[in-house]
Amino acid sequence: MTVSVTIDDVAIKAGVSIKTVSRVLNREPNVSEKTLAKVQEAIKALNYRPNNAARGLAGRRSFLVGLLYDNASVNYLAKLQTGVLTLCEETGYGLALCPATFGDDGLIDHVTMWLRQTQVDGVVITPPLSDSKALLRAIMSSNVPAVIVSSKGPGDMPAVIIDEAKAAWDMTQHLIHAGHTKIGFIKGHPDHSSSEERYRGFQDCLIHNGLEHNGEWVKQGYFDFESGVSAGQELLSLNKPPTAIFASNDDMAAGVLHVAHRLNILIPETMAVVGFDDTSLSRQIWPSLTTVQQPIRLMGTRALELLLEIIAQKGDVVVPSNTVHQMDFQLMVRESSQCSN
Amino acid sequence: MTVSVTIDDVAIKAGVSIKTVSRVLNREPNVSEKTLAKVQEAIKALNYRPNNAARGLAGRRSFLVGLLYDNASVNYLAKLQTGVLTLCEETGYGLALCPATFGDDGLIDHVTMWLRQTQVDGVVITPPLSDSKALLRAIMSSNVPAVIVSSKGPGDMPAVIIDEAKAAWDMTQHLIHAGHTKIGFIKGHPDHSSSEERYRGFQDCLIHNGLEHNGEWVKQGYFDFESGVSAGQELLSLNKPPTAIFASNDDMAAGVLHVAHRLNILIPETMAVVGFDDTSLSRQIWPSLTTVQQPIRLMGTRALELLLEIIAQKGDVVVPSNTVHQMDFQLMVRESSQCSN
DNA sequence: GTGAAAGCGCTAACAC
DNA sequence: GTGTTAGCGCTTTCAC
Repeated sequence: MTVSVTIDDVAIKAGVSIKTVSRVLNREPNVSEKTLAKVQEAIKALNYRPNNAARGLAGRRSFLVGLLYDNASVNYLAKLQTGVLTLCEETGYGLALCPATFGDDGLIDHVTMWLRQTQVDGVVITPPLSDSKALLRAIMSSNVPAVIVSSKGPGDMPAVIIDEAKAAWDMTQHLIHAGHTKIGFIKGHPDHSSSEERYRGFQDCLIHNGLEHNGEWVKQGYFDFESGVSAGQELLSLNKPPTAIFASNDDMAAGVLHVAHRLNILIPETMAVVGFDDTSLSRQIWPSLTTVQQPIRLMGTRALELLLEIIAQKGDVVVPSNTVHQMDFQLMVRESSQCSN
Repeated sequence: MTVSVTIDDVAIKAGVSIKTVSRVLNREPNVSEKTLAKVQEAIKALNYRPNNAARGLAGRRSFLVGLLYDNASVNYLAKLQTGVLTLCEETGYGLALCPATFGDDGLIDHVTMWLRQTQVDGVVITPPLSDSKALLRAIMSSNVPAVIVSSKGPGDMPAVIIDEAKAAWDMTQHLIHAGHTKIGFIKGHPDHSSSEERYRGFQDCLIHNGLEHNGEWVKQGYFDFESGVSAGQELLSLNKPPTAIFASNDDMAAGVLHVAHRLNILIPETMAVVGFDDTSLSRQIWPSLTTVQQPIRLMGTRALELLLEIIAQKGDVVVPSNTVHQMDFQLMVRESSQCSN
């Protein structure tokens, strides 16, 4: 690396002390308009970038935020990561990735070590990791600020979510409007709290509409394609199969479509299939899938925004951190649920 | 952050100077077996982790490697990223992500600024960014070690690749073995060097087998689903359509399947369709897709391995850097190309 | 083979 | 409002 511009160079050029430059860098108060301008000019003229290592060492912070995730859904994660990175770039924070495995025995040790190793200033936690109370407790007691995405957690950390139950309700209502009365449901992974939420919304809507709630039509899935195939097979081989299937995510819905094709069942003419997540898959399979769109990218950005606020406050006042930020979802109606009348 | 163990604590515990601890940390020579053991013991006993910020500041390195990418293919990137992270974890390096846009005017400035800002010790460059000679030149002149993945680049940087032409050849041969003589081809994005490579392999194989090379059967695509749909539509509406279509990647192959379904063309009975990449999509669409599997994860790990070697050598000897590391691919034969006899 | 001293580039605490 | 002085926890240089 070439010898680079330091804070001293800027201070000399601007005719002030390095402390004043530091104040400008950190947007601290107590800098007059005039000196502020002088310093900013010098920074620009020299094309100065502060050295993060030095800043971190002196200020005991790393300018790094972490993203904790379980490699479950690639599409979900890619969008979230993009959203987080957008703000990272603006704020000059770096993003440190921490892949982990939900069921793992060593999960907590792994994450704790990682927190110490990377010295991140805060973390964004994604499901299903956010559903491990033990993990959340460990993170809280390690005193690292954290924000949860797509899950409410135990309620003592800020979270960015959509109303999953409401989304599932709306989707169910969509199917009922289309004339369906016999609706099957494939649940998500039991470890994810959103699985319950989605199921609850579905159930409540059935009850609200006075529809039969047939236990045979509800199958356990695990959010992956294969479990969608299995559940689909079971549902389609029933004596009295449903005329519509609501899978708790797109991957499982794709599994149902796969089975339907193999059995020569026409979608949507003979049976409607809908999913949840609006992954790219939902547009690329045939027929294209009716699904629920979450603003995942935005949720990532919003989560980091909250996290940075907490980090900034840290040390100052008490942090009011158990707030839940709810974002809007959108029903994407496509071919797989077109009205069959 | 709680007050943590420093190198001084370790030195005291082990009864040596901090310099000796430092030597152990950096695997420097000139440490006797005995002191080495003592120090390692102290490190373990105190559960000591060196502070990266301090290491970076003193040693003018960041312990960060960068991943430059264009957000094109999510599946590809996720695998590569995982592969890179695997080694990151082992070596204690952090991964810094740099999303960029290939066609962008500001690309070079963006990346150059990012390199200065993050102060990464090296970068892994993925396609299509690796196909921009101007960008590679800028990176080289900024003196940051770099390794290219999935593209040979201009030849003056080390690269990790598969033999794409050979893979395309093998795939074409597979179709010919299955009895096809009229084979359509959908090219990849013209900016990606692998597009040419794959096309070349296809062409060469046709010639080798003395088959007709019909220009009508070759369409330009852009590696995305939509371009696969367009190209598929054109190919299927020809008076004399091909009996097999080789799409340069899975997303485009999915587009062809989509069109075929809409036109009630049976796959593979009436027409075979094959792709390239072995994305999860290839297993989830119907029928499942014959495709080429690259060891993307491994390629990521290997790329970082090479990069770290260069970083370690840096400053020492001259770096022999224009080496090409070729990995194995694998033909994944699935339903979409099953022999129709 | 090992250690002492200096300093990497910045921020914290305090003085003015 | 602004500057001065100490470090942050390491690696470097050079002495032994």
